[in-house]
Amino acid sequence: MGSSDSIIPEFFKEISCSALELQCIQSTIARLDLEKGDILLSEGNKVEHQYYVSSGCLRTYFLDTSGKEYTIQFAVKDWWISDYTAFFNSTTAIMNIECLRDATIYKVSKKDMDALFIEVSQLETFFRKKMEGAFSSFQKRILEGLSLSAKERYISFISAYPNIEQSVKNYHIASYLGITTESLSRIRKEITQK
Amino acid sequence: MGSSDSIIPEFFKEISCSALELQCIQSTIARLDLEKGDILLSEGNKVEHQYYVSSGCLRTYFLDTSGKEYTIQFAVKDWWISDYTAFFNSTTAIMNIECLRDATIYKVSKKDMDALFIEVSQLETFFRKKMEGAFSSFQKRILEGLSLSAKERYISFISAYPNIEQSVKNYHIASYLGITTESLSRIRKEITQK
DNA sequence: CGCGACGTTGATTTGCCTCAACGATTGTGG
DNA sequence: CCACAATCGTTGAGGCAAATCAACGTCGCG
Repeated sequence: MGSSDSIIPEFFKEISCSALELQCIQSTIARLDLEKGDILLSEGNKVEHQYYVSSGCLRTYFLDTSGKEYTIQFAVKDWWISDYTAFFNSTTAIMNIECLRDATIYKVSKKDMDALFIEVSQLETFFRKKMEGAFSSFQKRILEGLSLSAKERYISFISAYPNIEQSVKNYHIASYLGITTESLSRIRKEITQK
Repeated sequence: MGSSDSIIPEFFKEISCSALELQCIQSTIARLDLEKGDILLSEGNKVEHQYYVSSGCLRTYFLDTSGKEYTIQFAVKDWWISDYTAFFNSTTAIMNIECLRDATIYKVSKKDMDALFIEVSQLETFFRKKMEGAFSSFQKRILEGLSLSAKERYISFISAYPNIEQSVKNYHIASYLGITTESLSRIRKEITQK
């Protein structure tokens, strides 16, 4: 589909730069269309890209030796996703990324990104601010993990991701909250009964 | 003490910039000497600064309505500290910052910082990379909170902060790990008995 | 010394997990 | 389009890790 090279991902609407700069940025970005169930990244692979979600839903999760899953992040429209620990350090992934609902995403390599930051300084500012926002929400999640009960965390979760329950399974949510599917089921029951 | 204006905080050793740029940076930085027990920042205050720790030890903590404390971050030499959610959004603090061991720190305002980023682009890169590192360690902490038992989290903590137990109380550590002082006491006993 | 802050220990409770069985929903091939 | 299987969600019984509540050592400091 020739359409991909004429598309400018929505995230650039926030950056003001020249047509030349835009063209330069655009040449480093590739579109990907994913289907539910696709694995975008697997544990052990080199992590050279991060991904912008234009539509659909994905998640990053960690798989421990006993086979349990822990969801680190959900990504819906306008979020970025990767195994960031590996991405920043250019090492191999310890996380997996899975498509939960058919998605259109854009991938950008770290190498291209670093080069672009030098040429287009607004881009570095843009990503620094994105980073700051993500940092804040991680901090909030740590605090909630320390201070709230499972039920309170669930309530906080559904208000932070209002429509996500249409895209993800309950056991995805449970693995994000750090509880079992059985506990989540009981919490949901308790809430709807009131 | 006139020494403060001739001191260049250690963190600048990593940034290569001209003498003029250095002078420009330096003029925006103020040194503070804190004593154990000092409160650097209180809930409700405007957060206009972040702080570089040159020596000593501080912590950021949240106080809930029932009076319980949750430690979000410890900061020792070469760490940055603030209520970052409030700092990034230029709002009022929900956290408190307390000096746990006599400290020398350097404060930088957000306004000065943003201005400097435009003039000295290496500085923005430097802070973006710092941010990335902090982001990774927050992610690690979230994962550990989801996947590890209290005992395992404690073991991970003391290996990540090897000498911090000299500077902080056990109940600070407990409030960082999300457990009670009693539980921490029992865990410590269990470990030393082996 | 004596007081207050900190840490430890014990008894009991509780929130969530584990294990097991059973509905409900989704997807697939005949 | 239905039949059936697989996946997912719910419910119950029992167990365990960590919390709570209470009491008692211990240390540092005015």
